[in-house]
Parts: sequence; structure tokens; C-alpha cells
Amino acid sequence: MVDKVYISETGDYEGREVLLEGWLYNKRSSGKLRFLLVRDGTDIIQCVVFKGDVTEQTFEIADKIQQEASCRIIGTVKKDDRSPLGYELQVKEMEIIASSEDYPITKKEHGVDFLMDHRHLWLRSTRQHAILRIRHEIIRAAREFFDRRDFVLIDTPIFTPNAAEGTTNLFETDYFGSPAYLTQSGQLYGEAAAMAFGKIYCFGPTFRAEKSKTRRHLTEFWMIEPEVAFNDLNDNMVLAEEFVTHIVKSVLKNRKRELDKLERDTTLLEKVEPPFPRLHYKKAAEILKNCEEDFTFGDDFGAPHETLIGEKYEKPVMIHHYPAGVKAFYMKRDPEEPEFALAVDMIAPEGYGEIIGGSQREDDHDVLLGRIREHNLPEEAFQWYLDLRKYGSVPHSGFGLGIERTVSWICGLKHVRETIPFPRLMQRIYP
RNA sequence: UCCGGCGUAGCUCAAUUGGCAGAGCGGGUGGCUGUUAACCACUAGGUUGUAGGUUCGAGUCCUACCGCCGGAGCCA
Repeated sequence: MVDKVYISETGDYEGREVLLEGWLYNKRSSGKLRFLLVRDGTDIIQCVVFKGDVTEQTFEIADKIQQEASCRIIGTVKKDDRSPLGYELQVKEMEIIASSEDYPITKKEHGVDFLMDHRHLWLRSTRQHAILRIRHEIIRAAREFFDRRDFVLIDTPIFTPNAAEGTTNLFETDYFGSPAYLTQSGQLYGEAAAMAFGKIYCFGPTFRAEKSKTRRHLTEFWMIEPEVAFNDLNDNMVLAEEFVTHIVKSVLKNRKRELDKLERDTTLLEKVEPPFPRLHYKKAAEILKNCEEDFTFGDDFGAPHETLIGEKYEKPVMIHHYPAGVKAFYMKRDPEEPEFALAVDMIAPEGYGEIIGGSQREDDHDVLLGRIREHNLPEEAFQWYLDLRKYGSVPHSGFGLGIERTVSWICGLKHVRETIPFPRLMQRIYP
């Protein structure tokens, strides 16, 4: 009985006969030789079929097998320095499990739209493997970071009865005859959980119905949001920079191969280390003034502004104390300068823009109630949220990190659509 | 919603001033004992996004529409 092995394990079987199961990635030939590149998800191995070594039937199979046909191959593992894997398989027998007629994704380049129409098949390519393995590592490291610090994972609801910040950018669904909305953030529920458990995080999909057609936007994306009781804005920034550092270091350590595959220059990633530069909004606005970029003091920063500031530093930058008027109702204002909110955005370097948005939350019941009224929000819907300020309110803060933008930055991609297995964009909900 | 760009073979693209619609890849057939996006020869493959207009003649110029891409706003 031959051992069935994964390609990633073949190094342990040098000189031995093994059984591989996989799909044909590519095929080349030369006279009486057939070179089959076979993948099984763990890696790719070149299988060499020599006409003199196999039956006529096996050689025929090796000759005719189509791209992405599934197959079973028995052969001997041989060390070979010409192989990227270090090993290849000298084939003895093979069989086709299922054929693959006219596989649409060929070896030549394709356009993005075509590839996105075939996203279910595109996932089989090596570049997508590298990106999605890095995504996995980022998520793994993010959870590890909070788990090690004894944060409790609290899953927040996806159906919500009302909008946190107005309904225009929310997806509405029919919830047994009443409108319900897909969540745009777990934060408010995270605050309730932080009052119960002290330090928590939530991790789940979020939905924005904004008609954004840019390389940074998805309508469905994943966000990881910690919330910590008794943390002020400064604690929040320390947590954020340590968190991002842990993620970057984990990827550099555990996914070197994938970064190489993507030809990512890791020079700047290797410099990610606390402390990150911190910029008061006023200071950031001053930088923009010197850049001749169109900007009015008091406005929020647009994407070009963020890029400009982000490119001035080698590490991620944290901009804090935004004008209260441009920020959400739940953000606490600085008692020293009440025109500014205790908010912080983290801007990734190399033009990747905002990856984190966070703040210290308003913890005073009456002030918060006033804000809800100022914003014309439905007061009754926020009773439970106001309760958190009625029963033992404490200073607290948190932030949300966008997974796809983080993957995009760390992988050095120019578009977020490749960072999620099945992206949902304004113009795309297939496949 | 606004601004800009692009729609030609299954895919990626070319077609000079408006003058015979082409190449590579992929498919098919044949050849080669070490290929690395293998190579070589042959072969099939087209309502040039749609509708109208200008012209002797439109892939090319004009109008409208459709689709996609990028950017702005909004945000992670």
C-alpha cells in the first residue's frame, strides 16, 4: 500500500513511492517526456512521465490530460535542484478522476473583469493562494493578539433594528414585515459587552451601501473591533499600534514565501514597530497647507490628503483630535479643546490610506443624549445604549481595523478586491 | 450622483490619414528524452458592445444607449 501524501510533505518521502491527488496546473512536453505540474492546494510539484517507464495507457493519459483535470498519481519522490519545490515525482502510474474541458483561465494574462467573473476558478492560481494565505495569517495573528491579552470574543449581530449614523448607506432588508439593516459596525454592541467583560473584541462582516467605485471599497468587508473599558484615547492608540505591529511581524515571520511570490518589497514593513508617529489634526492640517493641496481647516481629510500625510512617514501614522463636527455622535470631545473629538485614524504608509478608525466614546449620559438629538437620531432606539451611561458609566475606547485594507497594504496590492475570496462590489455580486 | 477612460476571435491585444480585420495565447492535428508562460509546423476560430447617422467606403468620424474600469464624495 502506497502512502497518500500532500505535496507539501513530499520532502519527507525522498526515494519512496507515494500517491498524490490533485489537479493539473500546467503541462509541458518534449518528445517522449511529459512534464505535469500538479497542485493539491498545499503546493505544486512537477511530475515527470517518461514513455519508457509507464504503460502505453498511462502515457496516453499524461499526454491528453487537460488543465485543471483532477488526477491520482503514483510515483517516486526524487530530489531535483531545478525544481522550485526541491523535489519532483517520477511517475509510475496515473489516472484521471475527472476531466476539465476548456478551462477558461489560461497561462496567458487576463483582464480583471474576466478573472472576477471566474473568481471561483481564479482562486486556484498561485497568486491568489499567496494573498489568501496572508489574509488568513493576518486574521489568525489579530485574534491571537487579543486572545493572549484575555479579551473576550463577542459576536455582535448582523441584523440591526436601526442605523447608528443614518440609514442612507445601509442595506435594508425585510425582517418579518419590518425594516432591518445589515450592520455597518459592531461597535455599539461592543461597548455594551465591554461594560460586561472589560475588554472585548468582535470580528465579523460589515456592510456599506455606499456607491463607492474605488480600489479601497467593498460593500461587504470584515472588521475587527476591540473595545476596552477604562481606556482613554492614548491607551487606545497604544493598543492600536501594538496590534498592528503584531500583525505585520506575524506575516513577515510566517508568510515570507507568499510575500516573495507577490514580489512585495518588505523594507518598510520591517520598520513597523511602536511608537507610531502621532499627529494632532492641527499639525496634520499644517502639513497639508504646505503641500499646496486644496484643503480647508475644519474639514475631514479626503483620500488624497491621507495619502499625502501617509507618504511622509515610513510607519503607519495616527492622526487624532479631529474636528468634532466631522465625526460620529458617540465620540467624546476633548474637555480641554471641545471643538475636537477624541478620535484617531491610523493611516497606512505607501499610499494605502486609512486602515483604522477609533475613538474614546462619550460616557456622559446627558451629553450623549444631546448628541443623539442634535443628529436627529431616533431616541427610543438608543435607550439601551444610553443605559450604558446610566448604570456605572466609565471612560472607554476602541477602534475598528479593516481586514481587506490591511491585507492590501501588507501584500502591496493596488486593489482590495483580491484580498477577499468573493468580493462584493457595487457592480459585482457574482459569483 | 458627478468627472475621466475603455468596449475588435474563448483570452490579451494590434490595425498608420477613413481604404482587403491581424498576432500571441488557449483549442485541434503532427514533431521532439529535461521542459520552466517550453519550442517548431499546420489548422479551425469574427454581426469590431447595441441602435442610428456622415461617407464611394467606418473597427476608425458624429449622436444616443448599454457594459466595464478608475477617480471624487462617503468610509475601514
